[in-house]
Amino acid sequence: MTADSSKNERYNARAAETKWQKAWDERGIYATKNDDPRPKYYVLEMFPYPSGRIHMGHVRNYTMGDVVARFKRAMGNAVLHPMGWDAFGMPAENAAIDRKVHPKEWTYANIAAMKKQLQSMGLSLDWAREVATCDPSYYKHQQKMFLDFTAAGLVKREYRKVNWDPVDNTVLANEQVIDGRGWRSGALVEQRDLYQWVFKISDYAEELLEALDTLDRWPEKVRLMQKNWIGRSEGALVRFMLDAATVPQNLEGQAETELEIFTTRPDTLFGAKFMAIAPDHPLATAAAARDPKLAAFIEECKHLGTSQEAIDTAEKMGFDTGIRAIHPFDSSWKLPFYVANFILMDYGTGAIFGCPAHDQRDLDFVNKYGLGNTPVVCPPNQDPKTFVITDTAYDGDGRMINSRFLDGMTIAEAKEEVVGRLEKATLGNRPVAQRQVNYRLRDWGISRQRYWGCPIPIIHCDKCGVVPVPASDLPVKLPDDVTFDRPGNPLDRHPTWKNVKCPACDGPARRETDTMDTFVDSSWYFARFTDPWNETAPTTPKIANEWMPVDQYIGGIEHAILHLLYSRFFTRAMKKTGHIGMDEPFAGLFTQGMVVHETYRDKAGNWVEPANVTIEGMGESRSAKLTATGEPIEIGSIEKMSKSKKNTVDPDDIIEAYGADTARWFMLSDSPPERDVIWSEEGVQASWRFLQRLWRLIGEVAGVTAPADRPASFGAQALTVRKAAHRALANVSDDIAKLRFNRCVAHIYEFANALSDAIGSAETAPSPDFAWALREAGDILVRLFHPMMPHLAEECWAALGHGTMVATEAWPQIEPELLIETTITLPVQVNGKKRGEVTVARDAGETEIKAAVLALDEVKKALDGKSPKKVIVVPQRIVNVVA
RNA sequence: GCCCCUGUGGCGGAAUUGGUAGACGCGCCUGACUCAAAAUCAGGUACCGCAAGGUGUGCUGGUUCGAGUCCGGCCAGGGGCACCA
Repeated sequence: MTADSSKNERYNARAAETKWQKAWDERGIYATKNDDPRPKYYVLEMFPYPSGRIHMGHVRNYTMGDVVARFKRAMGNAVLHPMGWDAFGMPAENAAIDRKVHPKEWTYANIAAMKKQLQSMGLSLDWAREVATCDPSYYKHQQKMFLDFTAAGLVKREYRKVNWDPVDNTVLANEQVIDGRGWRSGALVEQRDLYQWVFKISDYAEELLEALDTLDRWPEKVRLMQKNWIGRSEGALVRFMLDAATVPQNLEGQAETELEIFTTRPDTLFGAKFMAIAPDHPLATAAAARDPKLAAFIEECKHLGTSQEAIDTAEKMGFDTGIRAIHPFDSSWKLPFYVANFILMDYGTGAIFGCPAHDQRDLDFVNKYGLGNTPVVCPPNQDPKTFVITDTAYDGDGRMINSRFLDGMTIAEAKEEVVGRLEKATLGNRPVAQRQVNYRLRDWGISRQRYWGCPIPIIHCDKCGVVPVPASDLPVKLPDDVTFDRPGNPLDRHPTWKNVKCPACDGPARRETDTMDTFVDSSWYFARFTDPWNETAPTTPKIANEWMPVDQYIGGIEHAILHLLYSRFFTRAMKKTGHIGMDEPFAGLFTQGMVVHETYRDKAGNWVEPANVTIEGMGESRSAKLTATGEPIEIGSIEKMSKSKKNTVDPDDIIEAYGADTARWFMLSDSPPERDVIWSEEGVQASWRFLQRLWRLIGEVAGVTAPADRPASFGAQALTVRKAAHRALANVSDDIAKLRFNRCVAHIYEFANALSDAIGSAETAPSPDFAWALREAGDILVRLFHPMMPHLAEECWAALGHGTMVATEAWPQIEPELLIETTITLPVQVNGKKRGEVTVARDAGETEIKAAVLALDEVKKALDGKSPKKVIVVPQRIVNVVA
C-alpha cells in the first residue's frame, strides 16, 4: 500500500494541510492577547535545541501539547501556547570546528529549518512570542538577572573542585555527570580546581524539598527523584577534642585542638573505633606539611580515579596520623585518627567518627586495619551476649547495648539522649554538639569555558577585583569574529574583546570569558514567553503573574532533575529579585515516553536505516530486505530512536507521505503517553486508513438531508446515535483533560464505528429525527477529533457545510440525560463465577432484582433446588449468589 | 547495596479504581466485490476441548460473597541514586 492520494474520493492530506495552515495563519487565530479576559491556560512543551531537524520525539511532545491547547481553547480558555529555541550550546561550536560555519549562522539556519517543520505539523502555536536564547534581546535580561541575583546574595565565586569534561573542554555541574561521564560528550569526567561562578541553589534545599509535596500534578516519580537528589539527612555536628600530647608540636600558629564531624548516628557513639578525615581536609593538609609519608598518601588518593568503576573497586585505605581524639563522653577514651580515601570533603565537615559494627564502609576499614568492632545496637529477638559482627554491618532497628547510659534504649531514644547531653555540655564556651541537617544537593556551578553561551557580565580589575558590569552597559554581546581552529575558549583568546575599562576605576581590566551553563537559559524562558516584547526587563511582573505558573508542562523524563530543579530554583530567585510573584513555575507536569523503533542490520552487522529497508510479509512471517539490492536484513530489538543505531524515522518523510494528521494520530494511539511508543509502518498505515475512513464517513453524513430545527422527539434509531455521540463526548472530554490520549483515540474509534453502523442502517430517506441525529453526531465527531487531527477536521467541518473554522468552535455541549440508561443489564454470578445476566429497570429494587436472578435457569441449575445462603446485589454493578 | 516503577491474548494496550478480564487498534483467518491485485465492506479471533464444560492477568500464599486491582513472600524486566557518614 502506498500513501498515494491521487484517487479522487480520497482525502488529499498534503493539499488540505497546506491550505488550512495558511488559513489559520492569515486569520491569526492562535495569537494570544495578554489582555484576554477569559480564564487563562498556559500549556507549554519543552522547547527544542535547534539541532537542524525535528525528530519523532518532538512530534510526540508537541502533538500532546497541541491537543491540550486546542481542547482548552474550545473549552473557552485564553490559551498561551508559545514556542522558542534553546539555542546556545556545544553542537553549534562543534559545527563551527567541523564545518567551518559560524555558530550563529548554523544556529539561525537550523531554527529556520525546524520552524518550517514544526509549522508543517499544524501546531496551534503563537509564533509572535518566539524567542531564541542566543539572541541578545533574550540574554541581556539573563545578564541583568545574574546581576540582580548577585546583589541578592544568590551568587558566589569560588575556587572549587569541578567536574571537567576533557572532550568538550569545559566544566560540568554535578547534575550533568552521569555514571562518571559527561551528559553530552560521554567522556570520563576529571577533577580540576577552577574559579567558578556558582548559584547558591543549596540555600533553597529545604524549600525545594518541602514544596515537592505541593506539586500534586507532577508525576510521583519525578518528585521522588528530586527528593533523592536533594538528599536531606538529619544528624548532629559533634566536636571531638584532640589529645594535645599527640598533636605535633611544630605546627605553625596555633595547633588544631579539635575536630568537628557530622553524623546521622549519634546513638552509636559508644561503638566508635576511629576518626577519619578526607584527604583534602585542612587538617590533613596541615599534617601532611610535616609528614612526607602522609603527603605521599594524600597524593595517591588524589590520583585514584573518580570514575564509577574506580569508586566501586577502590579499597578502603587510610593513613594513621598518630593524632588521638578524645571521646566526648570519656576523656580517658582515645580514638585513632586517620586520613581515609573514602571520606568526602564536600559533604558534612569532611570528617567522621567510625562505628564499624553499624556501617559497612567503616567495618571494611577496621577489618583491614585490625581495629575491631563493638556492636551497640542489638536486633530484636537476638541475644546481646551472642550478637557479634564479622563482615556485615547491622544497620537495622534494635535496642542499645554496650553503651553505658544508653543501654536498653531504642535508636531514636538514644539519638535524642546523646544529642541532648552533648548540646548541654560545652567545650570552650560552645556546645559540644548541635543538631544539623545536611543535603546532598550541591551549589550550581554555572561557568563554562565556551564561546556559544551567555557571557557572564563581570569585569576583573587588578585594582578593584571582581566588578559587575553596570546594568546600563548590558548586554555584554558575544563578538562575531572568533576562531575555532584550536581547543579551548575562543573568547579567552580573542585579541580585543576581553580588554575593557574597569567600570569602577576606569583602569585597564578584563572581561570574564566564561559563559553561562545553557541550563540557565532554559530556567526562565517560560516566564519570558508571557511578555517577550518587554525590552527593558526580563518580565513584566503583572503579566507574568497572570499567566504563570504554567498549567501544563510537557516534556521528557530525562529532565526530571536537571532542568526542572534548576527552573524551580530560578523561579524562587526571580521572585526574590522582583521579577515574578510565585515560587513554582510548573503547576502541572507530564513526562512523556520515548519513541522507539525496530533496529536493522545488514549481513556485515552494520546498522541500516528504516528508510532503506522494505518489510515483507506480516506477523510471524515478517522479514526485511534492503530496498536497493534485496539483501536480507536482520530485524533486531526495539530501541530508542538514535543516530548511532540508525533506527530513526524522519518526520518530514512521514508528513510528506501521509500528512501531519496521520503522524499526530499515530503518536497518540495505542501507547499510554507516559510510556514508550513503538513507531511502526503498520501503525502509521492504520492511522492513515482511519483518517480516510473518517473522511468517507463524514462525506456520508454530509449527504444526509436533515431539518434545520431540532426535532421535538427522537425515535429509537436516533436515540441510539445520540447516546453514542454523547457518551463519546463525555469520554473524550474526560480523557483529554487527564492526558489519556490513547483512550481518546479508542473512544473516537468506537464512536466512528457506531456512527458508521447507524448510517449503514439508515433508509435512503431517513426520518427527520434520525437524519437530524446523524448530522448532530457528525458535527460532534469532527469537533472531538479536531485536537488530534486539526486539518482533517477543518476539511470535514467545511464538508458538513459550516462556514466557520472548527479551530475556533466551542467544544460540544453534553446532554447528560443521554448518558443515563432506562434499563440496565447486570451480570449474575454464582459463588463469584459469571453464570448469566438479568436486564432490569434502572431503578429496580433489591427484591425485584433478586427475584429476577433466582428465576434464571443458570442460577436454578447451579443451586440444584437448594435455597441460596446469600444474594449480594451491588446496585448498578453486579449480583452474586452465594450457594 | 539503597529507593522506585512495571509484569494482562501473537503484539500495543483497555478494565468505571474491589464488581462481566481482554474495550480500541495491529496482526491473523473466512467471506463479498474484482480477470487479478490494492483499497473497501461483512464476519471471526485469550487458551484447552468435537462438545458439555474447564482454565486464565509473572509465581506463591492470604483477605473478601467477589481480586488484574488490596496484603505477605518470591521471580523477571526497567529506571533513579550510590564511599553522602
